[in-house]
Amino acid sequence: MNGKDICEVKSVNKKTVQEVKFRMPDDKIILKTADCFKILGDPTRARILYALSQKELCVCDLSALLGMTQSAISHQLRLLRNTNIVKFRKEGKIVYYSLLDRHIIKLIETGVKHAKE
Amino acid sequence: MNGKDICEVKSVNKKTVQEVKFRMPDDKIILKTADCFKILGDPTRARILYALSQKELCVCDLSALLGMTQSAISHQLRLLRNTNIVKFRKEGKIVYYSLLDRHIIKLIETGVKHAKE
DNA sequence: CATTCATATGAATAACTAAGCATATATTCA
DNA sequence: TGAATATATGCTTAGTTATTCATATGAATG
Repeated sequence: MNGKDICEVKSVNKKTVQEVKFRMPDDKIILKTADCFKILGDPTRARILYALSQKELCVCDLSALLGMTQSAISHQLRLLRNTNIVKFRKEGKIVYYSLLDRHIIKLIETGVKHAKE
Repeated sequence: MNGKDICEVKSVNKKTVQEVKFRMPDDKIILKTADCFKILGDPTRARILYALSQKELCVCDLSALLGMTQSAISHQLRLLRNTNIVKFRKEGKIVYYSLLDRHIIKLIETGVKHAKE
């Protein structure tokens, strides 16, 4: 355990590092946040979410809208379901998706606004 | 060109699709937005940015703070530089990094707030 | 009940990416 | 000038991931 340990901590300014460390959010929170951003960090998912922010849509609507295969859309929708971002509603054989988490759209809109500048 | 084309467009509700399509932001904007989120979607980068939002820091400070190798940090900093998110300032052999784009922090803070709920 | 249609899903693949290692560059200091 | 220190970077690799293809499921319809 002793001797050459993982952390030789050669920081230039230990005091500053301590201060910043103290103010950093819990690592779990950062992980969770990063996971959330990761979801938004894919063009397909971003487009799906933006579309769903306008109206609830079924898989083949999304497929037509984005010009992508039904399979590709379905796979991404599963991801979005598993991360509690979208919900769905069945009507016969058609499955309508909509946003479960509206916070996400707030984030996307903020991001879009930023990207437009 | 004719016959079985890429887009068989079997949408359930063409009118809805058209409407939503009309309201969708330009694809370039969405791509740009997604790229931005992708940057935030990595725990290391998210932590770096959060740290830099508190104070400007040099590479070895960040390295000590996050308990990661200098190389790992440097690689991520290059990414952040290339995407115009951080800037740097040299002081002798030490390189201090700070946020170039404060918008990003707004996004992260929003994300963290959301993750905390 | 067989077929058709909408969707889901498993497996395979190709592309991407974070981190590690080794090394290069650049600056200070003796 | 030579050693030491701080940082950058090219190459490699292991891990991840978006998409495709083929197929499964499940509901409607004739």
